[in-house]
Amino acid sequence: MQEPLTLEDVNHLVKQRIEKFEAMKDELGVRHFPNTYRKDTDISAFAASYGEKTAEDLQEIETVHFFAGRVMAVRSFGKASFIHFQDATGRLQAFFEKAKLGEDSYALFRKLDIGDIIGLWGAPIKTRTGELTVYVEGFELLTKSFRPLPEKWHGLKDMDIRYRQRYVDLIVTPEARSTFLARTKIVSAIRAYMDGNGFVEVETPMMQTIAGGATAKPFLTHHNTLDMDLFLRIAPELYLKRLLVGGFERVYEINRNFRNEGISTRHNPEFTMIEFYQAYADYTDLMRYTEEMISSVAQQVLGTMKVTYQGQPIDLTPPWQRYTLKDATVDLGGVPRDAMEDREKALAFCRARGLEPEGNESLGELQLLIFESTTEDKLAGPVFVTSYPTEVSPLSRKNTEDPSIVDRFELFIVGREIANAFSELNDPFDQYERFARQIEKKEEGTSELDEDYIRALEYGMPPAAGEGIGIDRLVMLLTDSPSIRDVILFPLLRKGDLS
RNA sequence: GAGCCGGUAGCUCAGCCGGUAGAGCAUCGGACUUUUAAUCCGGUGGCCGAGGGUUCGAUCCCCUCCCGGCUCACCA
Repeated sequence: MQEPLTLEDVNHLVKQRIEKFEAMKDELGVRHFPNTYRKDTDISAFAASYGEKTAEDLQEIETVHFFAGRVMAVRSFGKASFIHFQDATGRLQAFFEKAKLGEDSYALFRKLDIGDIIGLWGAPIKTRTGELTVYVEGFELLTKSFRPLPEKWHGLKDMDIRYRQRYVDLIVTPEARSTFLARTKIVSAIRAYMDGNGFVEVETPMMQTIAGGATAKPFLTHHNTLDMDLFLRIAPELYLKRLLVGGFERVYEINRNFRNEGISTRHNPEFTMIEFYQAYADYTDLMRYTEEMISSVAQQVLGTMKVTYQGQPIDLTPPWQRYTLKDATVDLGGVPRDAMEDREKALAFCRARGLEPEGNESLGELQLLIFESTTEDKLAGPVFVTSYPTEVSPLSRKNTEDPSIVDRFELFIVGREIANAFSELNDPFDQYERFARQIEKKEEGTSELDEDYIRALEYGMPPAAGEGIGIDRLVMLLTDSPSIRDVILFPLLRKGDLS
């Protein structure tokens, strides 16, 4: 914990502001952290109303608007001053004039600091340079800011501070604000799209006794009263499919998953996925659905289906390319076809490439290994990769013609997996065997066999397809953000030192 | 978990072969009634990430640790 601010605070800039605030209260009768102030105009609305008007037009407008916001820049000339202040909707210039405000009020204004939150009111004018401005008739200090903001020109570059003190980042980095607003819009648009297609949003347990539905190490926690260990979920999948058994035909959940794995520019321990399940649909239906949804979300939020990610142009206009895993690996990854068809040759290929297989892998596992190491990053996409090996897809329905593969696809864009979907395995006996095999192989993250899920399947789950889309990664793509930490407001970091 | 890079004033950054700390912005004082990174003059401000070592002397060299970034591994 940090010490509360005191006059002894080592930072002289903070000390100065505290003293200034005390003086304002004592000498200038400033209210102490007032609660009530009624603003009636957002900056964006003000700009929309008057932005196009000429200086002459505005001279005739005497309507007084009440604003509130944070002081971001001050340019002072003795008896008159300009500031910029910002609210949630934008940034606006205000003109403070001694002749207009009077001696006392102007003296108070001169004591304001960058970062202070003020209420101010006045009528619109345009300055000589044509900038829409409030001609201030009065103002009030609403909240004193005791800590100095980063400088106006270079802004905040230190990633550590940007992530740890996101509030500062949001104040001074317009791109951060717009990225997080875009994230909100993207999630809203997805939700609207799902709702519009008859999907029902549900919430399933975050705390689970068996962490199933994916292969990843879970976080462990404990309930005291029940004296029971619990896992934070790694996926909602098995619960959502229980709902299909229960009679919901289209369900989705947008929420957090927790995976106790490494951290990188593409991985945060808690991340957001949408998972959705549709009865009486198969994975090919979901390919069409996915390309329609993502492209229309892009159109809605960005106004275009053509985006650029880190300099790389991507066209999200459907339909998207489709490739089997084997063909993609051969055609795009440049892997000889027999290395994808013969286990011994696959093993030899892996060893030759330094992939260090353990030697007991099945052909399917080797195929995935080869695909991931040679081909994934070449999938600029958007491209659907289908026909995954059965061994690496424990929850997917086997293909009817070829049981060595499953009816599954993953969506890749700029070499990254954005979505994973498949026709659901609803044969309880097959499912039991595949679970048992996973347990047998002691796959990491497989805690124990979820017998209740098998029991649910025994009641009968309708034929269905389901999909998970990584929201954070989708937002990265659509906001051109290089790191997942740029699209998560408060990414997980080590406990930092406040100094 | 491994490798590489980084941490110097509130912020953004310099700091040479080891000689005891600098700039811009912010801040404080002064001038200034239409500025746009306002301008001009003068100041304040530093546990040089932490600890240890080498040295007459360490921001600088060595070791350990902490925090961050990137790449890789695990994963999505």
